[in-house]
Amino acid sequence: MKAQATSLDVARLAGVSQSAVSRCFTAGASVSDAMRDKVQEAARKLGYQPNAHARSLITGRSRIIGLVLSALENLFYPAVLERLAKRLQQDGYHLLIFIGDNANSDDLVEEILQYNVDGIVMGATTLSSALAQRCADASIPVVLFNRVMASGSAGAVSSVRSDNVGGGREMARFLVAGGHKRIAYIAGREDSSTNLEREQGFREGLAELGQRIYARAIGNYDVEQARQAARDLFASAADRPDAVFVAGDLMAIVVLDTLRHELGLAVPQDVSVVGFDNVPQAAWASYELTTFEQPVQPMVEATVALLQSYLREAQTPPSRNLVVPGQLIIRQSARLPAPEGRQS
Amino acid sequence: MKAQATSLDVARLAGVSQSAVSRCFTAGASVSDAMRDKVQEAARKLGYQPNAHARSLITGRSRIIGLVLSALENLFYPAVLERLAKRLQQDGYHLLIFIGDNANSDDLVEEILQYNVDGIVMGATTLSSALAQRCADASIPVVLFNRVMASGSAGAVSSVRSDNVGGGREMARFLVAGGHKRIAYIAGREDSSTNLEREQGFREGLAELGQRIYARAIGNYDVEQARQAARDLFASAADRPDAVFVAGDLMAIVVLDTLRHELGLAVPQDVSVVGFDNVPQAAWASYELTTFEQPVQPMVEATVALLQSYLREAQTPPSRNLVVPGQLIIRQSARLPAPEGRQS
DNA sequence: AGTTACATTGCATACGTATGCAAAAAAATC
DNA sequence: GATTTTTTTGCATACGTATGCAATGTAACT
Repeated sequence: MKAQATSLDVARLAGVSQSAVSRCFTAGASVSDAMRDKVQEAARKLGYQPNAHARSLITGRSRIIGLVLSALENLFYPAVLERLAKRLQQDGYHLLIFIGDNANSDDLVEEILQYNVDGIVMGATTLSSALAQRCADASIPVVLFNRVMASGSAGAVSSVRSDNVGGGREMARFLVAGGHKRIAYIAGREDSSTNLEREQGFREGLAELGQRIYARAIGNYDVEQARQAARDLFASAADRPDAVFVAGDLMAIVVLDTLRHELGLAVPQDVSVVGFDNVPQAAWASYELTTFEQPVQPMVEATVALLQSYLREAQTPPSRNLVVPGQLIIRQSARLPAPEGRQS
Repeated sequence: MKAQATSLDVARLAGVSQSAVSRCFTAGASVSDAMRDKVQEAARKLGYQPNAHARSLITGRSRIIGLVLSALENLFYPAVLERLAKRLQQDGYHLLIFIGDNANSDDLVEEILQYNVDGIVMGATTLSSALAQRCADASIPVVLFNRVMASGSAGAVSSVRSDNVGGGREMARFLVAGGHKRIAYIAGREDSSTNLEREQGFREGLAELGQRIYARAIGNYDVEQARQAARDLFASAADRPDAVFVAGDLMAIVVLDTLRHELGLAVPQDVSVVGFDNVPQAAWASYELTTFEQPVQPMVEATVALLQSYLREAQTPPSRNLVVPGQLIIRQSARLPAPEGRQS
């Protein structure tokens, strides 16, 4: 029932000043061995832990990073969250979670500012330039995770993303090499940078090989809409696509299930399905989904490195947009290219 | 570049005292309309937001809830995290994330205490009674999510869990009613309360119907170990089980995949597979997993209600262990009971 | 109008810590 | 041993806010 002990309590018990106690808990302060022993002994007895809020008040930094997410349904984000939290924890930082609908993102930043966070990682909704400006004013570094600023980059907003364009292009080459002639695309949210970049790379890749997108539907990164997109694309048996590139793994899995179990198509014999993300479930034996990897750990490391660099420098460094390379993960959900250059 | 405005800045601009500004941002304080208008106008101009840390320092509450997780791999926890965060956000609380290996959980609580959290939700590792005592001393309410205290409940530690015993029992009845004669069990972590309770209920349910567990293996809630458990149980074709209850959906999915794709068995024709949790993936068309639901939203609501009750009362209320009812979700991964009482 | 009740405001202080500065102590140098 | 240099320690203050208390202003009532 006793209240948490303060540095003053420890100081009294150890017979030293409060500042001495403070120094014992501050890295890089000048303390003699004798003093440190005395203080640690007393602190242990009282179960003392320095109060992070008081500390934050005076140092100006909270050792808290705000993480803004929309839905965790995506299956890619739980892994990111876990890795990021664990990584930051190693450096004494912790994640404060903010769930953002697209509606409340304005209020959300106001809330975040209250906590005087040392940085913000945005894994949700595209950041409006007004909000970016707001964070820049408060000189809070912002890292967009898996998305980039629309265009008029107001504040110093950095970003980390995987090579969406390259991945889209590589996927195009892979499908064409597999002998596919009618290649469809199921889009994510039309206004998301991930979808724009993946589709752009995909189109370029197809164009280089003399093809173009044969049919297109919109899944909006949503399970139900993806299912409907699959139905729409594969409704008529006559000239249906022989391959489909889906903008995200979660949607790809739903599409695959719909093709197999609702439309009775064989994958990959009748139609090839490929995705993007390489979520853990893509490796499950029922799917064996060929996909393009977004490497979680490197992306997390890049994010932390960016944050660190901003925390170290006093004045805001220029914003940087990092692209982490990924790789094609070939499994069994798509027909493979013929070995040794023999094209079908 | 300008530093965040303080209440004093707002006070000066509005020509009022600092305390007046404070009152305008404190719910239930006595402020005239004229004053509120003046202050809000000035605050808006300066982009003022009250500093949560300074506020916490003086009120003694941080409006932060610590959430301790181990791995998010479980697929059940991402949904919990999202729902819990969103729900707390409505009441002005936020989640601070701590990732706990089993090793570092002692240090972790020390870290949590630094942030003066208003409550702790433990979704990971069983809480040692030493830690529980530590939190009780600091009068921080602890809610164990999906687990209960080992036995010697030291502090005032509450818990929220689903009806594991009832679910296990119901699953036993369902399988027996389906005409299964050789029913196996794949356990989760042997020392986890979830596994203990589910297995207990399952055993009781079987016993009531004159059966017992035909074969048993340990999956430890781990994907690879679950796969191996499936191999072990179904190695010999002669007297293999005709049904298996797996202690968690993630393991159940792996088991199902292993049976179908590695061992060439048909589910549910050759063998029935049922799980526990009702994770979103259990509904995917490739699995159609029959399982017992852990209702996320009610469990979250119960957790929040518990926390709220502790926050309201000054002295610590007695600890409570809530059990949220779930229900059997019947899909296609297990042979169904014959209709209308005709038993096979 | 006079008295009482109540709502509003400002003053002062406290929350728990870090840190600049000067004093003291210790170590190093001659 | 005396002086300089370095390390260690305590004192005082500041961070930004909430709140008890007294003072002021305003409404209510006889």
